[in-house]
Parts: sequence; structure tokens; C-alpha cells
Amino acid sequence: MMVTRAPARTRLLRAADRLLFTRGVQATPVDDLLREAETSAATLYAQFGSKDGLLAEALEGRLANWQAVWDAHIAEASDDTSRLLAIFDALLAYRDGERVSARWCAFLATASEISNPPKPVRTVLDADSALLRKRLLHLSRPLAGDRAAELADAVELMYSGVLASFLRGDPADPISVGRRSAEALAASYRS
Amino acid sequence: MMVTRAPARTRLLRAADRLLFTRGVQATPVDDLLREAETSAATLYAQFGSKDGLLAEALEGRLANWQAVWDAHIAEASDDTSRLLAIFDALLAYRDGERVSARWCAFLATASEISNPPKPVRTVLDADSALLRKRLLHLSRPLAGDRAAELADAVELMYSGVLASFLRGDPADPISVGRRSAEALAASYRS
DNA sequence: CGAAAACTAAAACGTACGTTACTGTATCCA
DNA sequence: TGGATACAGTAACGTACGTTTTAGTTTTCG
Repeated sequence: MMVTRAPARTRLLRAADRLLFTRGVQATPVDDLLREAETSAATLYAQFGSKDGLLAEALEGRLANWQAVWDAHIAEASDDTSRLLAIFDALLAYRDGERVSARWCAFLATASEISNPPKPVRTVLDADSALLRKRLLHLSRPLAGDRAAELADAVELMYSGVLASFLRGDPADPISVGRRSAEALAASYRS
Repeated sequence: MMVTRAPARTRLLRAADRLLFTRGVQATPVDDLLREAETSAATLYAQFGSKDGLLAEALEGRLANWQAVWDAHIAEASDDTSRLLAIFDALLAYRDGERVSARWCAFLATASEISNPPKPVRTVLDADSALLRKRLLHLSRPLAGDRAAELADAVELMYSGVLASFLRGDPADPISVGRRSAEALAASYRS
């Protein structure tokens, strides 16, 4: 029976997703990506142009996946409060997903590591933060009315704090701490 | 008139503090540090043994400075709540300090960039998180009693979230958002 | 003073890395 | 079937970087 492998392009994206965000972008040599993807340098540069090009597409994939998971958890929620807090449930599900491995947040890690990213990378990083801000603001509206911006900012900080806590390794279960805290904050904005 | 320069060791530490945490550790070549410090490679390796050794000592300096600023702001505070919230006032003062320049947090940035840091670096990073946890727990006690650990965890997330927001560039004034949110959280823990 | 220590300048070394080029092979499609 | 396309394997190139070495100069201090 013939075993069909995924195309080289897909294997490269998977390898990039796995290695770049666990070991670090600069800390991962192209050769490691090639070995992990079981492909050759010529293929990488034909498909993505450069290591940065591969990084950009890997980030785009992460963003699409994360957005989908977040979407699903918002849709499942039954009231305004749990829709706002769905970001924490989504994060829990996203991190437990099979194909997701990272030390903390792929976008923030990349932003931290590369001070002046090439345009395609910069674009994805901005898109991630824009998505976060836009959605939280929208979800805060029914809860806080014209003070929605304040609540959204507070929840955004809590969310980023949870991500940073993965890096710190403390507290042990940052997601539930973050969720509970955001819930208390949302309650205090009830008008 | 004779112009006395600071000793090479100090100049190297200052250069490291300035460059490593704004451009990134790996993104800053040793040659740039030498040029900025107006010294030579032989001096760097005689004094610090390696680039990592210099990094470790630069981080130790950051930690000492930060601890001192935080100390001072705790001492100035007049009640239990403002002592807990002093971390945000200290952060504001620390970031506005003359000699401090960084994209966000030197410790978290280093932890993110270097997945397996050499021992001296690892030690400082751990010390930073330990200081944060220990102090917040201590300052939470008079406000939350036996629920102090929960409040401390929540404030730790808010604080880390403020730091991460510097990286995101959003919201615009994360420190005051964080302080206000932590204040609301502390109030909800009043027993 | 005079020796030891600190420092500068510059070259050299070894290596790691991103990228390109070359060659051969398998796969797809008209 | 046959030619184009995708891909693997490998070698090579150029360069950037951390570190060492050598040699000469200044500073420190008993």
C-alpha cells in the first residue's frame, strides 16, 4: 500500500509551527526545519522565498486557527458575560489542541525577538492585536455600555497577562485565575 | 582638564543594558556592545567571560534597580491598598527613569528569546519572578487574609499583562488601566 | 621609580547560518 | 509516452558572529 505524504509545503509549515515557537525563531536554524519537514533547502526557498517568509505564513496559520477556536467558543456561549470570558475558555482549548505547541504566545514571542520585523511578519502581528482589541471591545459593549472601552482594555491586559504567565511558569494555572479575575472585573462594570 | 571616564566594566554594563533589551539579546552583536562601550573585546572577556556572562550581570543590575524603585514606592504608600498597588506606580517611575530603556520587560524578553538559558541567566530570571510572587503575596495578606494567594495571583497577571502591553503597543496607557483594574480586584477581595 | 595590572587596537580563528546552485529522480498531466 | 514540474540530496558560498590571541599603551600603587 502506497503511503502518501503531505506536500512539502504543508510539512514545512507544520515544522515551522512546531519548532519556531518552542525553540525560538532565531534559535532554530533552517537546517533543523528542513530535517523536521523531511525536505530540502531548494523547496523551502522556492515556496516561501526566505526563512522570514515561512515564519510569516506560519504565523498566519496560527492566527487563523486561534480565531477559529475563539469563534467557536463565543458561539457556544449563552450570555453576554460568558461571551466576553470565552477568550479564556478558547485559550484553554487552543493550548490543549494537538498540533499546537509553543512556549507562550507565538505572536508576542516573535514581536519580542525581532525588533524590526519584515513587512509580512509585522502585518500578522498587528492583525493579531487588532483582532484582540476589536473583539473584546465588541463583546464588552453589552456589558459596560459606553464604558466598554475600559472593560475591554482591562480584559485585554488580563489576557496578555495569562500569556506572559506561561513564560514565567507562575502562577500554575493562569487561565482560570485570569478568567475568574476578568469575571470579577466584568461584574464591577455592570451598569 | 582631565576627563575621567567610567571604568570599562561599568561602560560595558551600561552598553549591555541599553542595547540588549532594546534591540534584543541575539540581535545585538558583541561588536556593537564594544563600540557603544568604547572598549575592546579582550576587556569584555576578561571581565565577564562571555556575552552570556555580561547579559547575566546586566540582568542582575536591572533587578536591583527595579527592586529599589519598588521598595521606595511601597515605603511611600500610606495604606494597605496603595501598598499593593505601588507596583504600578513603581513601574511608571521605573520606565520614566533616565537610564532605563527597553522594549518591554528585560526579564521576560530574555526568557522568551533564550529557551534554555545558561545557569547565571536562569537564576536572575527566576529571582525576578520569585520577588514578584513573594512580595505580592505578602502585600495581599492584609487585604485578603487567607484568600491572599488568589489576589496576589490576580495582581501578578495584571502586572505581567501591563508589561506585555508595551510589546503590543496597545492599550495606550496600560499602567493606569492595570492599576485601576487591580484596585477593583482588591476591593472585591475585601473581607 | 618600576613592576603589575588594566586597557586598547587589530587581526585571526572556527564555526554557524541563510541562501544559492547543481544534479538526479519521481510525479503529474496533456 | 514524453516533457514539464515538484522534489530530494548535497555541496558550495558568503558572511556574520563569539571568542582568542598578540602586541603595545596607559594606569595604578607599593
